[in-house]
Amino acid sequence: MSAENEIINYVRKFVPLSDEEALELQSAFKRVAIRKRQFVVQPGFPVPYRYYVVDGSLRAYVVNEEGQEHTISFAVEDWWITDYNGYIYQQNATMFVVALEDSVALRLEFSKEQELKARNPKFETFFRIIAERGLAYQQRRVINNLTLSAEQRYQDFLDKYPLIARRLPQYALASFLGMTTEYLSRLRRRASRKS
Amino acid sequence: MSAENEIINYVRKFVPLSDEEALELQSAFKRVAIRKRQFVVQPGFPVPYRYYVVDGSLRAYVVNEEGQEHTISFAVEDWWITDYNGYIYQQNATMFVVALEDSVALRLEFSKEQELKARNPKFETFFRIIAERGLAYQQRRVINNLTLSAEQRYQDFLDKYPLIARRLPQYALASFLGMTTEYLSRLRRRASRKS
DNA sequence: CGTCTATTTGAATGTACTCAAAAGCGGTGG
DNA sequence: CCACCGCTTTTGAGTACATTCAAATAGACG
Repeated sequence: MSAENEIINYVRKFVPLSDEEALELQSAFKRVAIRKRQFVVQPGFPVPYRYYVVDGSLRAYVVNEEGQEHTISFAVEDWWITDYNGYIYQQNATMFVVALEDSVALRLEFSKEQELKARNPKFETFFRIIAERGLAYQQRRVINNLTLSAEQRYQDFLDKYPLIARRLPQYALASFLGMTTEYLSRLRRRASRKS
Repeated sequence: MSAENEIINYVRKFVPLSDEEALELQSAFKRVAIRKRQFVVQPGFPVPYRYYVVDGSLRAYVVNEEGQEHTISFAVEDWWITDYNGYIYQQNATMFVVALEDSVALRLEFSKEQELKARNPKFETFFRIIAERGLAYQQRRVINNLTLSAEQRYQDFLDKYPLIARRLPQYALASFLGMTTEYLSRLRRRASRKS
């Protein structure tokens, strides 16, 4: 895959694009480098962009009144990330989005996204499909949170994303799974003693 | 509002429709009466429809291995409901969807929805918007589940949906909020003693 | 009414958290 | 290349929020 057209290949998985359309799509994105620990979204600020990760990893999280961090989503290669609520309603963010590693992403500005959708129904279709899939994914996550114990949630994540589980810092994974980092540490020890 | 064009008014909140388009939309739906305790979706069966509730209320829930029920979503007037994962991927359901009261809904068949979207980008836009909003909503729910205690989740629901909270059976609300019906009963008693 | 379903209450229990301290790890500069 | 610093993970002890199970009570429906 050429370094420059990841997003084209990605979108073509969902809708067919002519070469001209592919170019139009491509030019709506801006390639950005994001250093480890750099923030691209912060609470109280507007959310002008969504990000498609080409390389590296990012993490979205909220901080509650007690100062506890809760991971809302991760993004590695081929995934999208932003404060979704802030982005689609064009309101100020309530989340942080930060790079876990030095990363490269394609940044799409909200107004550019609107233009794409207005100019060509194929792009409208594309964004509809990824929103639908995102919704289905979030719903599966809600189901997991409601029906599984902490240990089962961890196992489930391991089964589905073994590579990602090894790449993420434990505190980030723990708070994504809805438990403390101390507790995940204990779960891991128990699991390793068994096997 | 005429009894027959709820869906038109609803869709027009998001995209403008000519009278002709409104008619086209309308005719894609089938009006159905659903009796209390009647199921419209069951695990292991296909999910050919999504439902827009005109009157009454429905509940989507899963049952885990231990036999516990967990409410995934409710729908009252003006809300949509189905097994979303089963519907968009056209796979067999994993949820039940059942009427909590005698209800009336507008039923949209998957293939009809595809036709609507293919024929007119406005419909594509509409479904994109409701998927985006659904996604944002699910994400807020995940955040609530991760950051709030059982009592706070209940209070939050009360603040946002006071009318719905009074309409729902307690067991359904409790399992939606991620707690047992016994515990919600105790929370309510505590709350009433204070005030 | 009588039956079935839903809610309440009590007592015991467990899963997961809090707080504190120690140990491990990684990057940076002298 | 080693020493140090900050960040992350581990471990221990005590605790709490919420569950489980059982039984009683209340409410809805035919």
